[in-house]
Amino acid sequence: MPELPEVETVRRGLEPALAGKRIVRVETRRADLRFPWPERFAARVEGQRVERVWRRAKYLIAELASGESLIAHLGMTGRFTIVRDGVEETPGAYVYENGGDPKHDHAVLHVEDGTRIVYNDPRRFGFMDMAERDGLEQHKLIKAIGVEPLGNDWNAAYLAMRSAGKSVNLKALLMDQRIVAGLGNIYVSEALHRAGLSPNRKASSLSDVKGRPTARAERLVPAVRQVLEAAILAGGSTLRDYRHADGTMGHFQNAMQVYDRDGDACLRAGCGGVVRLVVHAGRSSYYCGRCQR
DNA sequence: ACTGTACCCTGTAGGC
DNA sequence: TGCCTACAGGGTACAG
Repeated sequence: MPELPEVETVRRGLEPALAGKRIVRVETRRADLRFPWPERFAARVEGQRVERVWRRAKYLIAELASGESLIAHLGMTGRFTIVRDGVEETPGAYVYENGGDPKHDHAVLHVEDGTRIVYNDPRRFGFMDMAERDGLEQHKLIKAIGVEPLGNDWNAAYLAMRSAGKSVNLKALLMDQRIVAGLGNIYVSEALHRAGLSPNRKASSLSDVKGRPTARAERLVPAVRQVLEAAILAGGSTLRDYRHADGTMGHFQNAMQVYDRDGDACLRAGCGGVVRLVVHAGRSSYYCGRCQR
């Protein structure tokens, strides 16, 4: 579910609910998510004040006063929801006015002001870990991740350097978190459409024989940034499970140009092409065969 | 080193 | 209605 715009939107929702506040109690309602909970998880979080909530790639990171950080990945269906209502019928199981989904409420962070941060994840591809803040960039989950696409390190020279000589296609290149952080299946398709590049094109065509960026690389870099910025402004894309931390939906799905539109007309002005579906590595890619080359 | 596939898990949509 | 299959926004472990 969540790619960079969704995770960033969740972060922006969680920050005011957590920053400067103390987590007084941690409940875990099963033994694991994708991985077991961090060792002594509750003891390391309970009583800690949250100093800030930030994001690296698709990871949410809450810095605690202890010097440790709580790292969370939402996988495909993970949700953090700020809950102020609800009745606790049995320990850790809440019934909400809207019905809720207690079956998949796997962890609850109780904040000192009485709010609860509920982690819900039906497929349990998400996970959490704890790490020392000072060594975070060397943490096993973080250290190999590529540049943030909204920062200055994401530029045509970098893209040319990292794609030179690679035979993988552009879909796989942009999906690779070691190259650029935070893109997933939706936004790769959207960025390639915006750049006018086929997902089937070889990554090596982003640089010339001297390793300098081609015009394609110069188009792709801002296309990625613009798609992500527009999606953040829209609060992400809600196709199925994804919600903001306050439970509301994103609406970038209404602005998508190609994703899940196979067989429909290309929306680029004057193009007249038809959106196609191709499967790369078991994941669907959508592109216009006319304006993406 | 690189590349592609299978798999983790649950829910849901669509075909029959 | 029910059963079955395929697929879903992610990442990793392997095989070749």
